[in-house]
Parts: sequence; structure tokens; C-alpha cells
Amino acid sequence: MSKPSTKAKIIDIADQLFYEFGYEHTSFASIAGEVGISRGNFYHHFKSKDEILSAVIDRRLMNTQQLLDDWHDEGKTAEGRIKCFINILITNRAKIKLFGCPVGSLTNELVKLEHSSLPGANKIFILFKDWLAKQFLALGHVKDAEKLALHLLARSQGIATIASAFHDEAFLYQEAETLNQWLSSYA
Amino acid sequence: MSKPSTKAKIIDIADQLFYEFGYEHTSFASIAGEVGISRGNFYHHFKSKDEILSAVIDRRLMNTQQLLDDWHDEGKTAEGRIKCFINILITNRAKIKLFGCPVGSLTNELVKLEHSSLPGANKIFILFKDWLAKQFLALGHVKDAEKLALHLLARSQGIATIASAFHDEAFLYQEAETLNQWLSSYA
DNA sequence: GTCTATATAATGATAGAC
DNA sequence: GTCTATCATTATATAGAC
Repeated sequence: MSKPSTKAKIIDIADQLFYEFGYEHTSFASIAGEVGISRGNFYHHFKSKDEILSAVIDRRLMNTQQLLDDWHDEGKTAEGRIKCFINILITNRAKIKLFGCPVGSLTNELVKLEHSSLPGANKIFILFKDWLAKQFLALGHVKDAEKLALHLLARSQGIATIASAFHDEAFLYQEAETLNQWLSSYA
Repeated sequence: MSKPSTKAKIIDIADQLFYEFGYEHTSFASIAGEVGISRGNFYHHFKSKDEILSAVIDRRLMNTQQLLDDWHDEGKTAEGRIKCFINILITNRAKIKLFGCPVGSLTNELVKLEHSSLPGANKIFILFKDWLAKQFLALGHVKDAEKLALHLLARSQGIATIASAFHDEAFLYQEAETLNQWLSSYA
């Protein structure tokens, strides 16, 4: 592994800070501080804050695709693969409890800013949705695959919202179990 | 009806703007502009921006309590009353599609700001939760009333998140129907 | 109670030396 | 590629006249 470039470091740190503190609340000063560079250096790599957001979204898209590919190898059955999705709520419980879902909370913010990167952020949702729909299709739900996929996506979003509002980790366990029960009625 | 005081007007406008553009993104200048007063006049009524947020949350708490009281009179049965809750997704579809849920999107933001008003905003969630739990209790779900209430709350949150991200009103109709079906299995 | 004028700090962004 | 210095703008907030 070669050492990460400054540009890669900026994207990595911005990704974290946008998640933990929100896009607008994260300043160049705080990113620069974390990366260990000066604010001026910043604009050598990115022309604007929006451009960093774009890069962060692209990074998240890549990471999400990688995650889905990994799940495809892990899960032997379509049901098992959907369970991988549900299980993020448990795997990422510590962060979800504190900051909610990275995708949902970002779109939530971009919606209110009427930000031009909302469609980009939505692409992450769509990656999940299409992947889930493929699994439901494999389970024989030819007509309802899309609907079931979006339904599950919404369910996971709501769980993350409530869990983060109340900083309630137990709720994540409880609702992940409820989702698995729901899934078994479709598998 | 006496004409609303300047203070009441500020709270009313701030409530709308916080919903549509977010708390942090809403400036004093924009509130003052909408109300039709100068920025300086502002601080005669509120000592800080946080204090306005507090007042907005108090207002939302009162309005929510009023809404729940109205539903109590409207719905003849516990099931009917829960359906009133589910039906907000339809009644408020135009705004939810554009800005999400006022409660969920506010807590989402306050979580990331680590804002001291998060517990206050959560009280709105708790009002809904306790009211819903009471209805599920009336339906005979003695042991699961709390769990079912929070589950339904989370479901509605997720639906609002997805609907606003994609500006998709049809999804609100589709999922409200799914929720009503879910409810009928508990009623 | 409302206004104008202003203080102060932080923001995103630029210019130019090294 | 990184830095320092700086700009223009905006933000919250204050002081004091009317």
C-alpha cells in the first residue's frame, strides 16, 4: 500500500466529518485541522466545498458497491444476502446510535439545502434498492421486488432515525430482529 | 382573535423556516425578512438563536398535543385513532415530499450538532409514542404496546425520509397502505 | 417596541511566495 | 504541493437613538 495522497486524505476526513457533524456544519478549517494541512492548500485539490461533497459521495458510492459485492460472496442464498443488509444495523450500531445512517442523514440535509448533489446522494440509496430488488426477485417476488426493496430501505432508515434521536442501541437490536422476522415471511 | 404579537410571528416563521431549510441554515436575516422586522428588533424578543429554537420546539409540542387530542375525538376506536396517525403521511404529503418529517429532520440535525435542544425535540416523538402506546394497549397488546408504538413511529420516519429524498409522493400512498395492512393484523 | 449602526467572529475563497 | 496573508461575505450578537 502506497501512502495516501493529500487529496485522498481530505476526502476520507471530510467523509467522516460530514457524517458526524453534517455537511454545512463542517468547515474547511475543521477538515484542514484534521488532515493536518493549511486551509489555503485546500483549494489546490478542490475548487469548492461542493466539489469535496461530490468526491465524498463518489467515494461512498464506490464503498457501497464494494460492500454489496462482498455480501454477494458471503451470502449463499438470496435470503442470507438480504440478512446481510439488515445486519448493518447491528454491525454499525455504535455509529448509527450516535449519528444515524450516513446516507439518510446526508439526503435529509441536502433536501433542505436544495443542494445539487442530492441526486448523487440518492444514487447510494438506489444501489441498495436495486441490489435488494435483485434478491427479492431471486426469492420469486417477480412483481413486488422493487416495492419490497424500497420498503426495506425505508424501514432501515426509520430505525436509524429513532435510534440516533434517542441514542438507543437496544432499539437497533430489537428492530433488526423484527426485520428478520418480516423477511422470513417473504423467503 | 387578537392580532398576533411580533414574538408569536417570529416563532411561527422560524418554525416554518427551520422545517424547510433546517435550523442552522436559517439565518436571523431570513427570519427577520419574512416577519418584516429588522434584525436588531430580534434580540428584544429572544436572547439567542437557541432560544428561538426552544420556543419553536415548545410550540410544536403544544400543536402536537392538540393534534392528538383532536384525533382522540375523531377516532371512535383505538384502531381508528392509530389510522389517524398513519394518515398524516397522506394529509401532509405535499410538505413531507419536499422537506421530510418536521420532527425527524430536526432531530437528525440536532443529533449532529450535539445540540442541547435534542431532548426537547425528542419530547415530540415521545408524545406520539405514548399516545400510540395507549391505543395499542386499548387493542389488548398489554405487553407490546410500547414496542409497537415505537415501531410504528420508526416506520413513519423511514417512509418520510425516502419520500423526501426522492420527492416521491406515490411512495407515501403506497407505504401508508402497507402500514394500514400491518395495523389490521394487530387490531 | 422598533430602528440604524456597529462589533466580532467565522465562513468560503483567492493571490502569491517558497 | 504547501504555505502565509488576505479578501469579501455572512453570521450571531450588541449599543444606543427614537
